[in-house]
Amino acid sequence: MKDRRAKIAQVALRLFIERGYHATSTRLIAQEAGVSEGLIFRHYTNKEGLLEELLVEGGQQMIFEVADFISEYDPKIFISSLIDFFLDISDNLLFYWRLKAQLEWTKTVWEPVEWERILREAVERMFKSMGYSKYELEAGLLLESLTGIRYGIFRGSVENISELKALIKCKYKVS
Amino acid sequence: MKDRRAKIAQVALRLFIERGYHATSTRLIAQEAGVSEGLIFRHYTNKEGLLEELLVEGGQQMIFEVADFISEYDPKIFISSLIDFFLDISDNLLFYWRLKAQLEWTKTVWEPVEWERILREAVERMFKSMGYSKYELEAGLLLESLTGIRYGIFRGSVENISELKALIKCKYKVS
DNA sequence: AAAAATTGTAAGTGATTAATTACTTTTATA
DNA sequence: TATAAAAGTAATTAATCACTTACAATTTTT
Repeated sequence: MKDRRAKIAQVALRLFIERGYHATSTRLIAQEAGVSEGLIFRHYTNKEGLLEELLVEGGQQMIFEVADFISEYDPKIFISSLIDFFLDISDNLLFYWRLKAQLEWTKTVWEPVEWERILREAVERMFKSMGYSKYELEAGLLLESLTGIRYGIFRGSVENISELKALIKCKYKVS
Repeated sequence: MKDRRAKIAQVALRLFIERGYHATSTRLIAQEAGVSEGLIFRHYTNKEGLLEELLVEGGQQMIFEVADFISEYDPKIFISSLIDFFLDISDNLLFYWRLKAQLEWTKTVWEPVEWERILREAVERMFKSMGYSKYELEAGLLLESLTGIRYGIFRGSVENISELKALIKCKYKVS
């Protein structure tokens, strides 16, 4: 069976999100994946290496998704797509979003990953082209706000997502 | 020495934030606090009890701080104070904010604590008094957005806080 | 089909974990 | 001041941790 490596990664990702990275033992991962604990260390150098690969893999998928709409030249469609991207959370990205959110709080220095840099630059460019003088500030405000709302969705404190999306789009006059 | 209990709590709070709850051992807490490991379990039933007390204590301080400005009846001053409360992070509340943020990601069900409920109701009331038809939605948007920006400040991805604050206040026409 | 490489496991490893024990010292009370 | 309660410690506990070893089964390559 070749897909056992993928199974380990899949189960680990789920458990890291459900219980947290440090609270998830390699023993439990093996049990839930239906493999021996040793196999984890055959495929990954260590537990941290497993985490690292999950982050890299998710990050690459993120670049792919982001590239899909940042080439849009119409500011209205761009901003609208951006809001959809942040608040319509697809199943395949949900786990990456959550894992990343979880790991953010113990880091001493934070460095944006590639998709975050690409996205921020694109949003800044868009606000600039829309004639905003403080386009960097506007981009930061929108991105951090959307992140906050996404966290709210994860948490369960945001109920009416579609209505909220409509409200934001209305404020930015993009729909 | 009576203040050893407080010392344990203080050190634990710092370490939980720096390293995460699960990655912080009671052994390390004792070392850094300069006490024996056993003393932690004299004062607290277990490690989780220590965490719980930190959350309760911080939550009570939060109620105190929130009560300070939600009695404000002028909507402009209220919203302005709210933005300051979320984005001017005082040293004594910083650790509680961060601890709460960190613990939010592994919970299966999220329930707002008292100060969160009090605050949300007050913000909703304020938007209602300002004539907003969708006042609940507006309150949610503002609160989740401010939370997102605060997380950005923790993370280090927000630089010009005062400028950002001014921009938000401008958008809500409160300064 | 033989050889080599990969994938898999069971049974460990020492280190570390949260928590307890048995005991001493300090503080408060009667 | 005698006594009880609280605060403190060093040493230890069983359990769990991430990870390794020695070996077997399977797949790939030649």
